Parts: sequence; C-alpha cells; structure tokens
Amino acid sequence: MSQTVKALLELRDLILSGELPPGEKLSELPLVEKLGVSRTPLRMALVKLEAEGLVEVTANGGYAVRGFTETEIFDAIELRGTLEGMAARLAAERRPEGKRERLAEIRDCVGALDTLIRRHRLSGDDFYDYVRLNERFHTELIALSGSRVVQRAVDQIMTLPFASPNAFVFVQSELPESREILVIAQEHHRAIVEAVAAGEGTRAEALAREHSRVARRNLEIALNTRQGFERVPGASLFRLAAAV
Amino acid sequence: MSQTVKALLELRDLILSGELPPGEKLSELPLVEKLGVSRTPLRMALVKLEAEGLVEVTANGGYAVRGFTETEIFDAIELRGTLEGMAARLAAERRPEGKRERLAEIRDCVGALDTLIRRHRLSGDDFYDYVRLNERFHTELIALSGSRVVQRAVDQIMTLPFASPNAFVFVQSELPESREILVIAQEHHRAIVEAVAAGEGTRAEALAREHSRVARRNLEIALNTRQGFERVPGASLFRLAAAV
DNA sequence: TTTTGAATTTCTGTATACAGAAAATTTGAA
DNA sequence: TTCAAATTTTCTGTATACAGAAATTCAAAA
Repeated sequence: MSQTVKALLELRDLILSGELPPGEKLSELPLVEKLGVSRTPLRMALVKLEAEGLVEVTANGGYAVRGFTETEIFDAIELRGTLEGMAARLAAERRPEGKRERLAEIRDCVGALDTLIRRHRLSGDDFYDYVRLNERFHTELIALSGSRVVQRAVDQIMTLPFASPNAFVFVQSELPESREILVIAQEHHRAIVEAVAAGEGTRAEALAREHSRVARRNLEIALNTRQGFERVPGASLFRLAAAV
Repeated sequence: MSQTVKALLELRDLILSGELPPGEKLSELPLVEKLGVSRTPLRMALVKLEAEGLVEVTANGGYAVRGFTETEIFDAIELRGTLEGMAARLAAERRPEGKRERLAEIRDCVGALDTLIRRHRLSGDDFYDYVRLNERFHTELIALSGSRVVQRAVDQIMTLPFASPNAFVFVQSELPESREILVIAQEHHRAIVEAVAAGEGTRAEALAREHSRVARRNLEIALNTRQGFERVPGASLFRLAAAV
C-alpha cells in the first residue's frame, strides 16, 4: 500500500471517528508526525479528501475538517435518492449488455434479504448480513443502469458516510418499529426490481426515491436520542443548531 | 497564481483543446517541461483532474486522458438535467433565506433573455450575451435551491464541458431552426421560474429536466455534421463508435 | 528469424530542503 | 496596562534528489 493511500485511509478514519472534529485546522507537520508519512503523500491525501468533501480549504491556505448542518445531511440523503432514482429509471428504460444476468443477480439479492427478514428475531450476525445484502442491492441497482456517469456521481455522494443506505441500520435495529421498517424497505427493494424488469421507468424512479426516505426517517429518529445519535457513522461531523 | 493552479489550468486546456487526445498517457517529465512547473504541483493538478473526471489512473500507476462514449455524453447531460430538476424542486418546496431576492434576480435574468430573443437577427455580440445570461440563469437556479450539496454535485458534472448548458449554443446558432430552439428554451426558463415561485415542485422539476433535452437535441444534430461536431467544446474527448 | 534473458533506461512515489508568506510573540513606548 | 511595531517562529508551496519498480532495449542463443 502506498503512503498516499495510507495517509488517505488514516486521515479519513481520524475525521469520521471524530478525533479530528469539524473546523479543526489540519496543519501538515503535526499530521506528518501522527501518521508517519512525509508531507508529499499527506498533501496528496488532503487534495483527495477535499474532492470527497470531507475537508475544505480555508481562507489563507491550508485545510480544515468540514462540518455538516442538519439540512446538508438531509440533502445528501435526498441526493442519493435522486441519483438512485435516475439509475433505476435508466435501468428500466434501457437494454444494456448483460441486463438479464444483472437482473438475476439482484433478484437473488432480494431473495436472500427476504429469507433473512422472515426470521422473527434477528441476531447480530443477521444484522451484519443484512448490511452486506443491502449494500449489494444498492450497488447492483447502480450497475443495472449501465451508466458510468451515474456511477461516479453516486460514488461521490457516498463518500459521506451518513449518505450511505446502511448509515442508520444499526440505529434502526434498536427501535421498537425496527421490524416494520425492514419490511417496508424490503417491499421497496422488491418493487424496484419488478419495475426495472417491466421497463416501468417512472415507477422505478419514484420507488428508489421514496426508498431513500427510510434513511431520512431513521436519521430523524436518531437525532432525537443521544445513544442513537452516537451510533450514526460520521456523527461527529454534524453541526446541529439545537444541542444534542 | 500558484504553480498548482497554473498546471491545472494549462493541463485542462491541453486536454479540452485536443492537444492531449483521449488515451494519451500523461508522463510527468514531458509535462514538466511543457508546462514549466516542477513535478510536485503537476502531480497535484493531476489528482484534481482525476477528481474532475477528465483524467483516469492507468493500470500500472500514471494517468491518461479520459475519453467519453456517446452514451456517456448523453448521460452527463441527463445527469445535469436531473440535478437541475432536483434544484428546481427544492427551490419550489423550500423557503430559504433570501428567496424573494433570488427570485427577483432570476426574473431579471429571464427578462433580459426575453429582450434579447425578441430581436429578429442575433449578432455575434448578441450570442455572447445570450451565453452569459443563459449561464447566469442556470447558476441562479442552483442558488435558489439553497443546497450546498446539490451545488457541489452540479459543479462536479459541469467540469465536463459538454455537460454545460451552453455547450451547444454555438452549434445551434447556425441551424435553420435556431430561433425556434431559442424560443423553446426560453419558454422553459420562464415556466421554471413561474413554477418555483408558485411552489410547484413537480412541475419545476419536470421542466428543468426537459430543458436539458434541448442540449441533447443540439448534440445529436452536431454529431451529424462535421463542422458542428468540431464546434462542440471538448469534442476531442469523444470516442464515437461511428467515425465522424 | 525468433525468443529469452540481462542490462539499461525511464518513470513514479516519497522524502526533504528551501523560500516566501502568514501568524505569533516579544519588545518598546505611551 | 495597552497598543503598536518589530522580530521570531511557523506554515505552506515548490523544487529536487533518491529509491524502487516497470518498461524498454540490447544481445546472445536456438
């Protein structure tokens, strides 16, 4: 692994874990010492993190950790929903190479999720499997669009951890209505695939958008409980108006 | 201006002008000589260009100029339409700080476009003014959404010059149906502002999306004529299946 | 003539030294 | 004590040297 990649991964980790809080100035020399790499790869990593949006340039040169308002977090989720909606619509409207195979693949994924959710009590391992399958569903959906351009845009917004479809699954798992939410989300999954297969672009898009609102709802719940809030990935990046 | 910015601007120019064609390997030493900067700022610029999407990493380290298929170009335009649609919907649905002033601003812009288009013959200067006003309209629309997240996503896709709303204006200006296209695009502008002002989110979104199809139509025309093709910004980046 | 292996060159990734600008600190005067 | 100026320190941006890997070239043998 190159030093640049090492610096990138470790810096991202320091930021998302909250060790480097929002607004924190990222002076190079202290970071060089902390990460054990020289300034050259460190600066490369900072440029990449700026492109990702986790870090911003300050007025007089240098970088600082970026903070996110509540609205920005909601917008990031909504943007993901919009992009997944576009992907779903394109998937439905187009006949790209290998669409049959991809559809079989995503149906398989939805089937596995079905099996999982039918269990009455979900163990910790089950939840881990759910996260994996859920991520696979979203990855496959984007792949089904066959659009590299959409792929890039989705990857971009997903660098914000709270924009990920799995961001709030662990919060959700502790709610009394957890099971109902899983059932609803799964119905979205099923219907999206159905719409894509049938070439129903508008329906596929609307469903993918609505599906992202599950994440939004979970976030709203999480923001109202301290232990929920702390479980959200990248929670330290939040700059909330009302103290939590 | 820093050496990094200099390298970034000059490299971007070399790529968009076609002097560095798609697939061209970007070896550092020749570029250092050509640009007159050292390797450090050059590499910074390459990282930024990769984030922009104009350049891609090759298998064994190093960068190459990225080429775009016809589908990717259409997708880029469609993605811009989708993002502007989201922006228009948010602008319609929300009441952000300073929305009144922003609406007045964009109405002013639409008014200026109206005056311009009413002229029977558009001079070269007129077209230049049109490009400026058209760009201002699109900038203002994004600003009206009040969403930094959407702003970033739009900026990202707009780094591809053929995704810009003005990409095909000059091609269009030489078509017999040029005037009709301007009238149609202007009706879109007018109706988008009307919908945003009235809080009609769905209508605003649909119109902004359809508006991007003007660019697509112009591109399709441009791709069928050699002199049209050559006038498209970033035309050298196209990797078309059928030779042009 | 072709193929294989060795030698050479080229290229990228990294560390570091240096310069100029910005920030912080200290010193001197009111 | 407080403010201003000057000095020192710190920090970023840049150039460059070096190491290791990859690619290329060349030579020799089949």
